[in-house]
Amino acid sequence: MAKAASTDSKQSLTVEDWAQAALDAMAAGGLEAVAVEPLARRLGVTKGSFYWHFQNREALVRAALERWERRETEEVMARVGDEPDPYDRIVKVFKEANAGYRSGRLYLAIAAAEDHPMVQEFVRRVSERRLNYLVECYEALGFDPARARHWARFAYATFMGNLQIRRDTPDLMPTGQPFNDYLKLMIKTLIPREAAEMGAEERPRAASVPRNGRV
Amino acid sequence: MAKAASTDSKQSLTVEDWAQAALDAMAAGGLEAVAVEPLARRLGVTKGSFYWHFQNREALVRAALERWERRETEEVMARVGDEPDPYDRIVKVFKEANAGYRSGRLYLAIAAAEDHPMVQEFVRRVSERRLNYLVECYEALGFDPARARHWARFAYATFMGNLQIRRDTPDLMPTGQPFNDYLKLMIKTLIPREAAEMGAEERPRAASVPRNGRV
DNA sequence: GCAACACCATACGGTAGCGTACTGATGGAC
DNA sequence: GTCCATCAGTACGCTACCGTATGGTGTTGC
Repeated sequence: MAKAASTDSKQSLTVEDWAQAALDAMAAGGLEAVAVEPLARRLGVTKGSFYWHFQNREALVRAALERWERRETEEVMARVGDEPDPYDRIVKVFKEANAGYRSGRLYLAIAAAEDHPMVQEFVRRVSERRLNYLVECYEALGFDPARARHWARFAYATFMGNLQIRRDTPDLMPTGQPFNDYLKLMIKTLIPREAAEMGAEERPRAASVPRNGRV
Repeated sequence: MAKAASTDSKQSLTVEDWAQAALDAMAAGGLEAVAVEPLARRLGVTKGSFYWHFQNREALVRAALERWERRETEEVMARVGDEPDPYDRIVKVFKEANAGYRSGRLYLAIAAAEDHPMVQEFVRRVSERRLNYLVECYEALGFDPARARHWARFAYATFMGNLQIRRDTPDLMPTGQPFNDYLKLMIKTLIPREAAEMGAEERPRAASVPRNGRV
């Protein structure tokens, strides 16, 4: 029997196991839910185990946030980074963000702990990285830096807000075809075709890649 | 040393005083920060006072949320509802939302308590009302109901996301003239002039009111 | 002046979680 | 088999907060 079954009982917990459990708890109940004894109960052990792996609760929170940042950066970014066309990159990011609800929910839960200085640092880095990625996409579309940053922030704000709506008031978010229409509207609006909207229209739009119309 | 009440030392606390203090605590530290004993200390009294006014902590939370909903509806809505032109109404809402940071911060703090069923209910009502208000504005601009709802949700998501950005990563939000440019871009994008964008362009745009260009 | 009420203080028991000290079990090196 | 590092269990003290019981004080009606 292999040892790596996530749910199956391994005979020894690792730091990563605790960190993942902490992230799960965060997604479910915020930073306050990252409590040593409840987590130990959930993992089927006692505090004695925890305090062998970590110095204290803060160390667990740090480990969880590091795991979060690593996954957020490596997985999400790398999964969409191979798209050659910047237009399709933005579209892909947007769709990922609106489909993969789990990751967004975790972000909201973490960001809600605004007072915690360490959390604040991680959130700042992750957000900055995501926004800069979008800025680069818009610049690749031909926008000058200032306008690219405005459009990127605009788009980022929009899908953050969509996350919020979906979490707080799922009834207000459409499903099925209306949702596709909604997505299409946002994409069409947030990625204007007229590149920089001020000269620079000689640019060939970089789109030798066909734009597949599935929305 | 005075009694350190919020404004001036009254000699008797009211239910509304407690509710306001609870809202302040929420804005600062989320729902978890609404704790009886810390609040009592902050108001310069002891628990004995609290449990005379309220049955328990839940009753305080309910009172605070009721106060929040009432203010959110009556004040915010009524402050912008006298604007005759729907275009300017949306602009006004958008500017209010991006300027009045305090109210938005409170919303984010309250909405973060997604697990609490009572909070969920209040958040749902407030969000629904705000979105419906925007929907009506877009319909007044000539959009058919489906498109109006999409545009309204789009705009609502955007300024919710702007709130989130401003709270989590204030460095990513511009100030001064760049912020005005950003706001102008969003307003121009989120309130398309071509009314319903599909026929219905014979409508006179309802704008006999002059559009003041201060952005 | 004094009873009745409104409002608050004090004291208590209970629970949940943090962190520490110490003991116990288990598996691999030799 | 023995030893030692690794990992986990048990027990304890500490703090923060909830809720209750009960007594105290200022104000008001009369």
